[in-house]
Amino acid sequence: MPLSSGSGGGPVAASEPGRREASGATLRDLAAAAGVSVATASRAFSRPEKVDTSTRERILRLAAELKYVPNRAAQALITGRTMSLGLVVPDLNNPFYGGLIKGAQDLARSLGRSVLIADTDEDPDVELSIVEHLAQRTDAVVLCSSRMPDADLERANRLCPVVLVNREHAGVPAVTFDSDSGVREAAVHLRALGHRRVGYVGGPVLSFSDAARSASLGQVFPEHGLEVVLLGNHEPTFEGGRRAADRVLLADVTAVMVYNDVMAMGLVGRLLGYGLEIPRELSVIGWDDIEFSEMFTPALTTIRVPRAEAGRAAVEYLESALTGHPIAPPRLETRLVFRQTTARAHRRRAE
Amino acid sequence: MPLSSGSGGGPVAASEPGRREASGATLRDLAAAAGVSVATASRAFSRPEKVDTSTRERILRLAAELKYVPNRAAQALITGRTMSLGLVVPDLNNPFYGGLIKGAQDLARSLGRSVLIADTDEDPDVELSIVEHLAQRTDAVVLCSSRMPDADLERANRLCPVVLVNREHAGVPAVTFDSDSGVREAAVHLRALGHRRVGYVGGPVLSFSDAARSASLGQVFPEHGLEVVLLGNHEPTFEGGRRAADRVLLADVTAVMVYNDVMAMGLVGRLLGYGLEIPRELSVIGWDDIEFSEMFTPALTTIRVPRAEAGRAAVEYLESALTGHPIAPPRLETRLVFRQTTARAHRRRAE
DNA sequence: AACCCGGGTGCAATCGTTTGCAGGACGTTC
DNA sequence: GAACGTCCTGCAAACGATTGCACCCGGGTT
Repeated sequence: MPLSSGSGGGPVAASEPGRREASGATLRDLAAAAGVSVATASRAFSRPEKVDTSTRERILRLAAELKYVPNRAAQALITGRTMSLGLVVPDLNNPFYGGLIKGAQDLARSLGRSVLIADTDEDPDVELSIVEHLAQRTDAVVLCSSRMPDADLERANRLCPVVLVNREHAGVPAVTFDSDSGVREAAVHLRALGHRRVGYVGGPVLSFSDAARSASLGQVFPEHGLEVVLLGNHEPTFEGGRRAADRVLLADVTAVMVYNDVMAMGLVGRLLGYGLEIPRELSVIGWDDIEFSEMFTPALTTIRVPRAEAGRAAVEYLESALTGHPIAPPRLETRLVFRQTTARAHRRRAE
Repeated sequence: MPLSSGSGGGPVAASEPGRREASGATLRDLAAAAGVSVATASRAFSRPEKVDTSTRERILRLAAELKYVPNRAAQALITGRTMSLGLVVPDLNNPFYGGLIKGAQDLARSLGRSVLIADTDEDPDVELSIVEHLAQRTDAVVLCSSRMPDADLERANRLCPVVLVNREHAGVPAVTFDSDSGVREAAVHLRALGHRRVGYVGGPVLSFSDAARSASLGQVFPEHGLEVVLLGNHEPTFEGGRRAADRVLLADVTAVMVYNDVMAMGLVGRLLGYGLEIPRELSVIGWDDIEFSEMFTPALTTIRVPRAEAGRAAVEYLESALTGHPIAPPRLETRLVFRQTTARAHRRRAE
């Protein structure tokens, strides 16, 4: 039975009756039980070296007995740190972010931090208000694939420590993906298979990733003797991929790179429906390597971007920044994952 | 420039220099600016009707001007409520939970609450410790597809208000899925297509869902003149589905129900590889209706379980419980979604 | 004219920690 | 033997809100 208030004589509030067992012993109870002051009890946890070994052990033992757990709100109030991090993603339904969150959450947990998630529903206009909300209850936030206008981004960055993932902006730390590494592997692969002209089925016009990916393609492919032909911008969805099918058919290419895996699946599905043979008549390379890419038939050749790794790196950076010794957030390599949608280049039978 | 401390004479701590703009004006600053006491300033927000209209308006205007935002930790400390909710899922990579979280998050946000996510990595043993962690920083938690032992569950339930999703236990409120409704539709569908014997490719032995689903099948199918033959328990993964393929081939059935969509895809993929024609030679019905089911080729006929709805319902219940007027958590209907893996029953060509 | 009622306001205690400062006990050093 | 560290410990002041209680002041009742 946890004491409600130690020894002192002050006016004691009647202890609430129906409370859950959670709100149990306080530091004061613990201190009283151990016969020390709250200060000492507190230090037994936060500055163990400053309290005598035997006293400390007694306190710790009693703490376990009384099931003492520190009150987070009180700690937060005085220290100004909540020990939680915010994480903003465009769409929780998108498996890409699931992996990212998982990575972030993993590391955060082992650092004693919790992660607050927020979903913007793909709406750039609510992002800032979400960050404002988060800034009140977390120490720092990671912004994934943010589409905030630059001005908002700067404002967010002033609100609380922030790290970007998959987006860049001068003056704001960012974990980024190095498209070039994966694209280079794709180039070698495609070239080895005899392809010369390859299409790019782009994503949303304003998307940072699309810009990065198409830029990388435009730069690296030619260096490998590959000509790239742009096949428009499309919605980054399954349906978007399907709708790109006709455009792809019309283009005189033997292979296509696609903005992301989901689109690639839509595209391949529709093309298969047309009676095209894939990969014999057309090689397709997706992007992201989401879980389902290998469950798809034919399994998707794709460029893997290490999302769990990115989540981890983001909180790692934040942690370092919070403790005053910021490390540089990494630029993560991407890699080609070879599966079943790429093969030797062939002329298509008919146009 | 926000005042650092109002008028009074007490010893004033030097204001920290390098703070972010976030930690701005306090209630005291606001009160001073408005020429009222902190009590009144506080009430202008929490009990607007108790303060004179003109005073209130002045305070609110000033609050906006000074960019006053209440300190969450201080509120939490005194009120005992954190205004956040915990949400525990087995695997963030599983798209099923993404949708669920999204639903929960949506509603929570509009109630002014944040959501803390935790991933158990499919490990039932860490669940309790995760709940303990969460109980310290949230007002209540929702447990999705929990595999905790009953004893742990009861302990969690004593720790803080809890609601289960997709799991039941006496005395613990739960949002559940009504398998029968979807299964009934499946029965009618299959029967109409001329099937008589249908297999069930089960999930993990200890899984609550598997128990519910197979029970539902065993009950409802016979009522519709359908014989169900159990085809073992399998890992709920793509690979698990693939491995079930031989067993399915051997069974003398014209249709199978599969524990979940991911497995169904594995199964179909492998069977297609064997040269089987689906759905002509075998009808397949999955479960969950995850996003990818319709992207799969052939698109999966499946039983949809409303996951966003479930997330929403869970936080709705929690909110009601927290305000002292608990509603009954709902049992949500499931529905058959017809796509391309079901067709009229045929004899298979060879055995 | 005395009384009551109630809306609007302020006082001050309180939530549970952390932490700067001061003090006591002891051992060292000159 | 006095002065001085070094350890350990306790006091008490924060942190920023909420809220029970008391108070003031005007208008309506009797």
